[in-house]
Amino acid sequence: MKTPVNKEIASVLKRIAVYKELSGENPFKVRAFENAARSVEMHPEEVAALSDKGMLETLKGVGKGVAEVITGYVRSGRSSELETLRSAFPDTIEELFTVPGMGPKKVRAVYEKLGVSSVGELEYACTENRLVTLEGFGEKTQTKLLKAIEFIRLQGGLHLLSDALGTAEEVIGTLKNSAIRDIEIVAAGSLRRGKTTFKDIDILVVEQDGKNRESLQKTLLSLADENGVIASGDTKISVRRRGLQIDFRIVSPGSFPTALQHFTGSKEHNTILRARAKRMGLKVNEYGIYRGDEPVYVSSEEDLYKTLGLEYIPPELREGDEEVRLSEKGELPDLVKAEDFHGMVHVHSSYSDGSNSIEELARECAALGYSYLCISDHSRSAYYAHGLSEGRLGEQADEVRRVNEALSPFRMFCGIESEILGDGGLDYPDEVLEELDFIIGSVHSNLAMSKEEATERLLRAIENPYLTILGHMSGRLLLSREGYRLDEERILEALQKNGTALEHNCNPLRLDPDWPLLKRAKKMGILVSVNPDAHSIEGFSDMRYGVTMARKGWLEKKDVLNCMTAGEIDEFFKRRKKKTSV
DNA sequence: GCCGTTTTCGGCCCGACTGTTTTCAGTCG
Repeated sequence: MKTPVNKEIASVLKRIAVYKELSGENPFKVRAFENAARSVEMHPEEVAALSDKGMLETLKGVGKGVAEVITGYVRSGRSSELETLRSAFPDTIEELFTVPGMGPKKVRAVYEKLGVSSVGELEYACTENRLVTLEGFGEKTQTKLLKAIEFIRLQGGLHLLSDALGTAEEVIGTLKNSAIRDIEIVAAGSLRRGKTTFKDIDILVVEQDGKNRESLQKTLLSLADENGVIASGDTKISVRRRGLQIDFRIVSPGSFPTALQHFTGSKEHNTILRARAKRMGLKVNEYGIYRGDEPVYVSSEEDLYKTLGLEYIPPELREGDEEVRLSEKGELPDLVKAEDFHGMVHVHSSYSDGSNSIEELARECAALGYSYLCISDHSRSAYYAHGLSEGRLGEQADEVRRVNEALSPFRMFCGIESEILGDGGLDYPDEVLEELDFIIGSVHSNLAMSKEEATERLLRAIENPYLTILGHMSGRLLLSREGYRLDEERILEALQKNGTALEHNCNPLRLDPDWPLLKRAKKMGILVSVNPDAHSIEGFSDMRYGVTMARKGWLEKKDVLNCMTAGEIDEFFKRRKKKTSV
């Protein structure tokens, strides 16, 4: 039997919570399962292993009851608890929860009263006008559900960081250029926390006074697609724009710090903070902090955290994991910043499948303020990408030397993105690899592998002394392709042992590996190289996603390979090469 | 079901909006 990954165990717990809620179970028990699911999902190591060691209850939110469920599932691949709960309902009932507006009470009502147990049936019941007769439902609910079903049919519901950021910036730009004066507009929510995929975006509008409220509301509503107004209240307006839901909140300057904190979330982070405030005799909500009825003044988000006895917690860390506990002790990392990066690593030129020449890339990179560029075109087996033959590799090296002389002190390093072949070998003989400054090894073909095969393949590549950086480790494409399964622990141990760096590929379609793995790598002292995998000078701007993900993975300047200066990384490459010649 | 700087029982974050109600339940974040 395959050992289940954390996501899978978390999904079982989440579904138990859903069915318990459907069955009318005590809401706090429901939440206990939700919390446990969250905790399992966030846990950096394999929870299945904890289960084998009988150490599940060391996880926050996991007690005797949940531990039993997990153990049962890890042993047998099934959960009798879940199966018992599910047996009272048809299999398809879970999909009803994907319709916005359908919660446990409504799902239960349509199922019990109308026999509706799938999205299709719900749609049909709506068009047949059958929902209006149900208690608690009415004309408007029915229309709204139909619209919501149409919406989820049109698009899967999730969006990439790059899309979400693009839409947010466009909306913020539009509002700033609008006739409305005296407003401040800031993105909050998961966008500010730097998640990888998005259901919606949250935007805070700070209003100096209420004078322009009406025209402000009108402007916000005008951003909606046709039929795209979801909610329109005094201080909260939700619209759909280009398939993305945007939630606007209007707040006064006085409550800005608490509102920003509140709407940045996460829900779990806020719950921990609120509970802490309560213990301190304080109450926190989006409008302010209160001791009894007395407001406690806070000037900024920093001040808010200080009032709660905490060091400022950067938004990227606010996932309700261990950040509050560490903040209390003053042990949060000093997160890496965009200006800490000195070099651009993993860039393709027109020698393989890039669209710019070596010199164009170098000049642009220098203009952006970087002091070096590590070029790495595709290797010879990558026919589809015009991978470089040994001869072409030599030509490229000559050109790099010429550009280096012309642009000094800007530095270019000459490397390759070598295919990791099916057997884990690299793509050129050692004497060719020997000539290069660095080698990134990546898997692009034969992706259908078992966990064992994929792990062995990568391990063999990591053991190769010429490998400098392991490229896009999981092979995932966000929203379209799951990565191959790997024994992550063994891969990390091999990287650590060999002093090989781990790439975080910050192409917005990849963001690979995911940030929790970066956090694990950091703890093991593995260097992370934040790479745009750029195929043109436009691709350089993807570094912004990389900076966010590095921060989300708790990385500091010292943890990042391309935060080294040109001299330092030159030394690093040379040191590694020396190792190969011994 | 979980948890503990008011602890082994009695709580469990808090508020906006909507729609169906006629004072509030359900959903959402």
